[in-house]
Amino acid sequence: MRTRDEGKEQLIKEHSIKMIVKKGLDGFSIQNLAKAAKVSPATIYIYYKDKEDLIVTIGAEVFEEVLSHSLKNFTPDMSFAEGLKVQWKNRADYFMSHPVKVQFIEQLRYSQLYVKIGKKIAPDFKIAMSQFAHKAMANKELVKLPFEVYWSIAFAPLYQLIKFHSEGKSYVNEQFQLTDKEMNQSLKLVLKALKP
Amino acid sequence: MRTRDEGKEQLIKEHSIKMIVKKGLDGFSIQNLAKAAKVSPATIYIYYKDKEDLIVTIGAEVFEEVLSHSLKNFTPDMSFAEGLKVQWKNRADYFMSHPVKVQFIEQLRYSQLYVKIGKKIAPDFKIAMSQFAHKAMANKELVKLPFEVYWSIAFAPLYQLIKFHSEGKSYVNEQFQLTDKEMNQSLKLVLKALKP
DNA sequence: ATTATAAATGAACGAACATTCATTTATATT
DNA sequence: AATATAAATGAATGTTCGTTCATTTATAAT
Repeated sequence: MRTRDEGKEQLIKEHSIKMIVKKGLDGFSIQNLAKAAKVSPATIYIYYKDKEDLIVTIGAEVFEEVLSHSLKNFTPDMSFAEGLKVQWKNRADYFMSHPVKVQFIEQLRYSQLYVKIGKKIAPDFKIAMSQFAHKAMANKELVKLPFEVYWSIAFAPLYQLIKFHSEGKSYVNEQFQLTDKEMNQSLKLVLKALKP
Repeated sequence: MRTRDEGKEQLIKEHSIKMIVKKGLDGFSIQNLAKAAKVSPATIYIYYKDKEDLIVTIGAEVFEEVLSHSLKNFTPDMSFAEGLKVQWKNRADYFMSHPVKVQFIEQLRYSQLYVKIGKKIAPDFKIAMSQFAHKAMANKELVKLPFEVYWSIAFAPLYQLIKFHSEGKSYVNEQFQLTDKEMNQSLKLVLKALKP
């Protein structure tokens, strides 16, 4: 039997991400993807059941990539401040080296497919995130809070900064670049908020 | 000459918002909108130049609605803590009474049309937001920060909480409801972070 | 009452869409 | 070398899309 050309699958993935970020989920078509990836439209259906399956599958993959990257050099025995810092740094590093992938998942986060993607994500990460927060609360390194409140304070600012950076500007300034300076400034404030 | 039926325009707007939230920008078509709003597809083109113009125009309108609502009972002479509290409360109130509209603009914020919508927003709000922050910094009620860092800490957590509430759950919990308790808890932490 | 004019319409347009099908191609197994 | 099989394809399928057009309808102005 003929073997799968893994290069083709890779091209399909890369161009899917690139095209969705550039044109949006509307404006993204299988026929254009086929042209860009230089394969037949029919080839795409060898690798994915249909268009939704393609987006959800690739979305979940990239999502897991971000999450696993965010736990690099992270150990459960770290102090809360250290642990949060490592996670911020990891997420920021990943964004700086893979900005298009991050824009891709941010777009999916606000799409109707997000629920289906969420169901595909391995529970390991969710458990690790949750345990880290609860341990820190038990140790009185972190104010006692519902997980959602903790998460919103701890990470939403980082993602908003990344969004400002992607757009290259904000509501009031025509130019914005996220550098270590703003990162550290923000993380310091977040820690100040969350420390008891 | 025949006069415009304002009811029709209203129906077009309402169903556009509802359909985009339900089906996404992909999955939103003029022909389905026409059916839902019980008008001819051609009628839609009397009110809007094309599909993009419809989305951008309605998007900018709803956006301004949110922004103007967020400045209710807000005066520039308020203290930073008071001012931020009023803005949080207003945004939360607006969300609780118009959840679909908020989901609509949140979706647009992460779409490719956001740049075009941003250009349609009256600059008044941007100026007011900026002045409020700068005045508070001058008065030493607020840490001196780049606007983007301030904004990310001050408001991104609120929007993330609203998102958790819309989804009805978060990464780790199967159930989540945003109530005054979580709101006040979060606002308190944000103020703690931002006060010098 | 008549006229002028813009609103409103249903049907129609070609283009683009997701997906399938009949055929060819490459390779692992025999 | 021959065979079996899944990969890969270009062309075709029927459907849905955004938009336009010829016609009718409602109303303000005459």
